[in-house]
Amino acid sequence: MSTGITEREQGEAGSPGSDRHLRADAQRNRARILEAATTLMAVHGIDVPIDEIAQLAQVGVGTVYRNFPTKAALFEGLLMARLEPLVSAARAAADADEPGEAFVDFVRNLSDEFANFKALADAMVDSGVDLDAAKSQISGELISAVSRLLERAQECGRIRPDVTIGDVSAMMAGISHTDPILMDPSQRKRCVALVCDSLLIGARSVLPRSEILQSPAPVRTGSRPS
Amino acid sequence: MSTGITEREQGEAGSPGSDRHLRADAQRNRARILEAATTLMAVHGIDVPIDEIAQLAQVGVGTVYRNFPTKAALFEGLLMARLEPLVSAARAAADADEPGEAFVDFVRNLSDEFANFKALADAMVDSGVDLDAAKSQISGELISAVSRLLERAQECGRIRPDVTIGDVSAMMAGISHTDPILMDPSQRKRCVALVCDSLLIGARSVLPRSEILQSPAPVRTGSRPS
DNA sequence: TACTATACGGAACGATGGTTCCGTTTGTCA
DNA sequence: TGACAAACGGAACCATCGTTCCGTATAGTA
Repeated sequence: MSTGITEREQGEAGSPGSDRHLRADAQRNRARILEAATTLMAVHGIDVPIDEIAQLAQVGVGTVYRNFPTKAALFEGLLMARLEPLVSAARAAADADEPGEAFVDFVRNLSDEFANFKALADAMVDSGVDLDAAKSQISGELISAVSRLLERAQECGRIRPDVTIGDVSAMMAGISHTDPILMDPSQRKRCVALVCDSLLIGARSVLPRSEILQSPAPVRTGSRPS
Repeated sequence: MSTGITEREQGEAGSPGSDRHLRADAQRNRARILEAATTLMAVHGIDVPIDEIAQLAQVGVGTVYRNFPTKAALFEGLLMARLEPLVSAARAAADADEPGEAFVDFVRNLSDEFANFKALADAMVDSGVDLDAAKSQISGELISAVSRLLERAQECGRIRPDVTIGDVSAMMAGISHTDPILMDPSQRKRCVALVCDSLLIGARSVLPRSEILQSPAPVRTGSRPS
């Protein structure tokens, strides 16, 4: 469901003459805003009020909007910065000697990234922000890099041939976007291991027995302490 | 992240003298509200404005609130009605002759239910409503029924012994709550099949080959037509 | 130190959505 | 049919949140 965020021209605040001189205090503030936004969006995803970001950065809302024309622009900036290393990693993995292992490792890292930066997971579902061309491009790059990785892993016989990139995307999105209380870190690792088991040919349990056999995580049944 | 919904006393509107006489028009309206809410929450989950429910029911908002003290109460009423048959189904499955097959069937049905009634899937993640004791009780019943089903299926050697109810809950929540565009019906079925493969001992591909081998679903890369 | 372009803060605005309130309508019963 | 409790509708209220605006403060420069 769409929130009230409207789309507009994107990109870093106007940027007239891209290397225009920023006053020292302005540079400091911009850095603080980015830091605060990273901290908060990592935990709360896109659902973080601009006011809170401004407060943590010890800055007024106006200053945030002077640096980023909309909340979506700020969100996207952080998102792309997080996405780029993943694309590189996927490309490197596709060129690895053992694409099967590289694939499993990549999936694990991807899951960790999603968990460590919730906004990334939010971006994979309808989070209410209209993500624009830039985002969709880099995200397309990630998909195609992972596709190649998947193909190579399938070619060398480590991954089921009937598995598609759609399967991988959907399952990663699912695992990554689940309530972090139902899906605590160890639970998430178990699920990633199970998913990998379902994709791999042959060997079951990519996780060590000690971890896959650990005592079950407490099960949340719905209500939560407010 | 919590929306503006506050918690209060729950249960159907005051209900002073639980079988109190309802005027004919009131009964009609209540039925229409439930029908409208079911229709809308099935598609949009909890993120449906009360005004829209009232409008579809051809009733004023006041009438909605006379029947259900809060939006959460209305949500819960519908949720519980959906959950009860699932609990029964899980219990029946646990007593089936072949718990392994019964388990897989149950998981498939559960996934369908989640997909057909989005509010159910919303309930499995932090949807912003404080779900109270009643909800948490019935949901606990579901968990324990599925636990027994899982145990039986494990006892008869069809399901991996190291799989826990936490794994099953988390994976179902993940699959069910993913963006319905990334996770369209056929994609969802594929994922359920993969998950089942990862849980089962022996046989791979609980889906017929024709279905698991169908052409890959189009991959969504992020942005969406507004 | 004085001047000014740049940047700042945060009050105010507008949209959304849950909830309440109260004047009006209507089903029910005598 | 008349009277009244029950129920109705929807305007209004309040809180949240994205965004804008403008009077004020200050970094940089002469």
